[in-house]
Amino acid sequence: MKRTIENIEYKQNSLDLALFAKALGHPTRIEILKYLDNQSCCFTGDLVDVFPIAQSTISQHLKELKNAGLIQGELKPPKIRYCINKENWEKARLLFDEFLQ
Amino acid sequence: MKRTIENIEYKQNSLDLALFAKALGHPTRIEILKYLDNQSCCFTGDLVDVFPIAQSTISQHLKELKNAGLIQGELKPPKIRYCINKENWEKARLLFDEFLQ
DNA sequence: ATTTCTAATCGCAAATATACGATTAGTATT
DNA sequence: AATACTAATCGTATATTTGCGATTAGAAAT
Repeated sequence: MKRTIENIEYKQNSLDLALFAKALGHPTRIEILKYLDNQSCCFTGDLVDVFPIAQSTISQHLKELKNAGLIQGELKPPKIRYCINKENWEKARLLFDEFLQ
Repeated sequence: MKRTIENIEYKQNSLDLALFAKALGHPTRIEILKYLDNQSCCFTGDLVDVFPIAQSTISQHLKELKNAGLIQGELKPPKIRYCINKENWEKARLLFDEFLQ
């Protein structure tokens, strides 16, 4: 049998943990989350003011954090307010905590 | 002034955390670390037996984990014994713990 | 309906990551 | 010196990520 990645079956915990870790694997996203945590919530525009990065790039990072479930967006027209997703944050905390002992 | 990534200055903690997180951002590497932790140490060959992945690919993952400082290799000719780098592991634990509260 | 504003998405280019097989390097042992 | 064994590295192909500017979408307010 050919030795190929297609045969791997990962444990669900490993997949979840890797997904969270991947989302945390960029310094900009770490600092976005730190900022978010400090302010409890914020708008995309706030981040554009704080970070010397293009608006589209920030939007992309937010999308990744959202996809990983670490943040959530709430419509506050004409803006969107982003907050930390506490439920998944807690899930991540538990996973990392258990993994790192 | 042009809004470009070159102007970003990251906090050292964010860089460290992102580096660890990036290394953890792949399920194979998570499971390698889990295995390593269970056995306390292991050889590359053990992993090749356990995971249905090419030897070169495993070696690559080990290299990344080593670069991130999460593991360390010890010459045990003709093999190399890999162990978790407890010092950096602890550092990562503290960083994640503080970050995730 | 039109305007205004914010944030997402598109399109592109460049850099990284992931996987593989093949080869090389390094270290005993013979 | 030659052999045997393990693990790293090379070379390559493909996929994903990261960044940007430009455009589009969505929701209020006029």
